Amino acid sequence: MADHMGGSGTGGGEQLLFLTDDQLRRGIEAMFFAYRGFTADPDRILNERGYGRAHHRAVHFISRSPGTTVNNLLGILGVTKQSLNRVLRTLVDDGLVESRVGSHDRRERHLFLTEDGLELERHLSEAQRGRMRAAYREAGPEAVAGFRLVLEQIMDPDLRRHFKTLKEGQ
Amino acid sequence: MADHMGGSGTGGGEQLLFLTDDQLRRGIEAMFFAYRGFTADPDRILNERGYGRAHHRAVHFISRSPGTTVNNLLGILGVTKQSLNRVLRTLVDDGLVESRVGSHDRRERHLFLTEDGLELERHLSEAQRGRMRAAYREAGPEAVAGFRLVLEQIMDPDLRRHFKTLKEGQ
DNA sequence: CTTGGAAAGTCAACAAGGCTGACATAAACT
DNA sequence: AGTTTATGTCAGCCTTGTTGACTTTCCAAG
Repeated sequence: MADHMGGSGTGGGEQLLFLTDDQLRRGIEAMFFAYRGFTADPDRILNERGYGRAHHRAVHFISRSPGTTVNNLLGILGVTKQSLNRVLRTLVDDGLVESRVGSHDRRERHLFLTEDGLELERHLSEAQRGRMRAAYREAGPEAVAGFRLVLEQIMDPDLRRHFKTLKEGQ
Repeated sequence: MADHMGGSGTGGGEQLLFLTDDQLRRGIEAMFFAYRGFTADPDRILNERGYGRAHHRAVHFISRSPGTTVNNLLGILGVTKQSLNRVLRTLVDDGLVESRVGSHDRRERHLFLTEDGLELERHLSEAQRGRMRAAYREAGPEAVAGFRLVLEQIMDPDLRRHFKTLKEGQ
């Protein structure tokens, strides 16, 4: 099924797709169930250490962009500073994150993972990558390309900007 | 890129994939950002009416399987009966869901959407389908097939069972 | 017919993690 | 000097998850 003309080019605009509500509904349910699996392994690890998903997100993006500022993180995570601050405070108090006053602009705080923070990040991301790796292997390389392409289209434009910045940038 | 041997067959086992941690990390971030977009439109609608995602999930799966029991819903949603019950109670009180005592087994409650419930469900799912449809169109049919394939592999086995039951069943 | 247990509902208490609003401080900008 | 920006913090609220305890209903097996 679904072998009309191919054309897997990235920039391609509309193609002749007949998408029934039922097909779309299956995609929606797939997203729902898959996201549960996607977060299941990290959730277990976090739970053991008394953290939640919010801590994972902070740790992930600090690891991804060491020295990032609070404001930048707020843009990526899309939460209020109060929410983020509560999470960051516990991470700093627990010695997983270091917050350094900016040298250029001393209002800013630059965030870094400590050794312990890096250890947790490795643990979490290894678990999550393990599942993704297994899924990718089962599905095959073409499926993976499609997977990423569709996900990118589902994003809100400003989040896609963040995503692409992370993708390309350093 | 990624054009070794193709072989997009569904049951295929391992293929020669070289997956760097960086490629996997991008997939993980794609899931994170995409899920935000995925829920953004329904969240807006729910917010206007004073409901949350938990209500959406209940309404969705009741709509999907009218007459389903509370226990079945618990298995699908993976929450405690107390959590689900709180949500169901407000939906019943607000006249969006009808809870009928089972005729065969009168301990069970069978759940149905009322006219108002159907109206909300249509509103929510039309918004969500709209985004999925647009994403599918942009990404193309092959990408969509890959998208669904990878998502299915990310699921936990028991959730995959639920997913497939919903996919095929009635 | 009695009793064990499953299904469902309810109450209470708690925690995580969102939110808003108000306010403080320091630093940078104009 | 005055304004804006970046951050932090306090207080309070909401949703949605949790556990634990208890009741009611009612099927089904002894």
